Amino acid sequence: MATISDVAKLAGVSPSTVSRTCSNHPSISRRTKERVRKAMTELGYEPNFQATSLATQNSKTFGILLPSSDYDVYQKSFYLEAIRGIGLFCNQKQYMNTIITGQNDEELLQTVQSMVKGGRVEGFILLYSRHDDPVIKYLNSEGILYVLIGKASKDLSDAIYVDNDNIQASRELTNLLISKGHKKIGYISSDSEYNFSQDRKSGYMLALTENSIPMNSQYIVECAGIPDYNNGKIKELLTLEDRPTAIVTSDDVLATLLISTAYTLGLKVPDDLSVASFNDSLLSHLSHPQLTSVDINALQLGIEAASQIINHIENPDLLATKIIVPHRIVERESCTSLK
Amino acid sequence: MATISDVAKLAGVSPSTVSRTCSNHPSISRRTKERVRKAMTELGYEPNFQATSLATQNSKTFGILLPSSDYDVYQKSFYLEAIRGIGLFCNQKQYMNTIITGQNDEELLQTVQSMVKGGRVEGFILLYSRHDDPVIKYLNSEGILYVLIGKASKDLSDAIYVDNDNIQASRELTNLLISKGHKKIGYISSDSEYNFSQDRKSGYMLALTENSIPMNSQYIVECAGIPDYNNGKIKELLTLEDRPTAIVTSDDVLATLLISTAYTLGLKVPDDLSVASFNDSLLSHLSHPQLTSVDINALQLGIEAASQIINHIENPDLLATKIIVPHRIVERESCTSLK
DNA sequence: TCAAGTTACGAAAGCGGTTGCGTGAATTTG
DNA sequence: CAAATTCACGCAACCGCTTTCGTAACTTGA
Repeated sequence: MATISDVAKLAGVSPSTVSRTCSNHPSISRRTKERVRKAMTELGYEPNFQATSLATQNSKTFGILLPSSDYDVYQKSFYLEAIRGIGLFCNQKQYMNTIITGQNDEELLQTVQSMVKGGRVEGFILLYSRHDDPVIKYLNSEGILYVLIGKASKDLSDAIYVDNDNIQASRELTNLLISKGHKKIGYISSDSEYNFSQDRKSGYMLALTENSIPMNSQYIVECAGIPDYNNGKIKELLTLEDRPTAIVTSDDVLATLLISTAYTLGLKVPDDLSVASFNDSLLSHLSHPQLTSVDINALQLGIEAASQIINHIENPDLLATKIIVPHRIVERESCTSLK
Repeated sequence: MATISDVAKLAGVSPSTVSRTCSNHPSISRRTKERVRKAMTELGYEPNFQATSLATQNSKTFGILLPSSDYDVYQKSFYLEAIRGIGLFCNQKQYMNTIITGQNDEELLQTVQSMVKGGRVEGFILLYSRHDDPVIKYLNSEGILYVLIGKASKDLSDAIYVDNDNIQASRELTNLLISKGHKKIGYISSDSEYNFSQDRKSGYMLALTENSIPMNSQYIVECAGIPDYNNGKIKELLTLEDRPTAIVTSDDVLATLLISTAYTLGLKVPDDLSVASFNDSLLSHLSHPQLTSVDINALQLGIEAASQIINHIENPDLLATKIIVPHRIVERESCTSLK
């Protein structure tokens, strides 16, 4: 592998000049720069990453925190898309990233601490945000840079995050159902520990209120843990005396589950029940009927997160920004007008 | 952040001694080591990663190649699990990894080349293996270390890879159906460009042959691209005069699709049609009925791949090994005995 | 024409580690 | 007990790049 002095020798200049040519320093003459550049391409020179990092005290690297264990298995495709987005942006900006995960919170925290102390990373992107997370607590206490994908909880109001406007999205989705004549609308969510789940519920409630539709607490169901089509709560909801004619779910997985359950009970979707959901994952295409779902642009969330963290690495005193990535309702077959 | 000389000063020794203590060099006395270790923990010292990399000429980093664009969207959960496994092992071994992806092959290759020349990585894990891949071609021509997840194609017989024994798995799965009395068994696969898809087909055929069941070419269907439950080929298969009573599919996505299609045609699973599939993804739990599927241990595939590459980074003249990760058939509701 | 000011570049000191070599002290050997 | 080893550690060069500072050479103005 060619080094800077190889290039320098070939071009008949000093290493400093080569270095300055790379960063396009003004005090190198046009003609010299050209000579140096020619030598660089001739040797296929690329600056050594470690050496540069060491000299500039910037590792140009950040960690990507994947939730410990499979604490929410059914967000996988979301995670992968986000990771892909992060990778895309990184590669483009010549930054490095590294996946960090662990069997449990303890292990995760250990790794994070070691990475920070070893100067391996400049910051972190967290693919999740949770109440009372030990890692976040540590990062805050040490003043280490991080950006969240998904809104920070209230206690982290000054964190950098990128997210969708989940309240608005859910409101629009619910309004879509209302516009189709539905009034008895239910809401099914996964763990409400997640902020997005909370927000989507808020949006749902907001839409009802705006349209003067009274809230029915029996219509709101929360399914914790890994779902299963034998889920009792969903069955209860569907066998209610005055069951809903439409349901908003917090993600495609639940929607799929809901549809299965409905079939089991002899209800047809969308004829007897309209279903609207979030994430626009592969499931939206696969389920039968295909789901009306909100595309949350996971790839873009990843790209923006990477962009933010790189920005903040290079400009440490930038203010904490909040980025909202647009969503898009994709109408398919699972919602129909009330007859 | 504490440096090696801070530690040296505090312990009253030279930096060399601290360094040797870290690597547990024999020529440092027990007592001195203890003094140094005490100083290290006192200062919370962790060796600077860049400096170490530069000095040892080992970046302890490798790239993870994600297929360009979403060229097979419906393997997402597999990819994420594998990535998680890689991350897990890396963190444990104090290695770094970096996600590499791109909009197209060209871009991907560019990034790979730049990483190699900049000494950013020591090698790569490829999350896919494909015929005639430009990246693999480059890696081979330059003699750069890489390990494949998924079997190498024949032309790469000396590559390092980790994979399942897909032939055997498919054979077992098919035999399961045969043992339940089925003789008219079909096979549906995604793109046969993938090696795993080929192997699963081979296993299926092998099982038939072994049981002297004649092959029926009408029973073998290949669905390229992103599937959709309106898929004509699947419908054709199911409306055949002498339609199969059981079908093996190359993944859960296709199985789900198959079930939807079957319902559309008035066929009940498993009563009228048994379905067996691969990957044991979330879909296996979500579909109705739940799928009998082969768990391919994606996490373990990732762990082994990471283990292999780290091994080869540290022992460059190790021979190319092939690791087979065990599979496990998970029986659920989608397969039943032929009445 | 000469002092002052630019311009264009090189020398060298880091960045934070690792490691070959040298050496005084402690230990063993004859 | 002197000589020969062995032990335990420090010195300093090096990994490849960045950047401050210094300085020739060249330009400018009076």
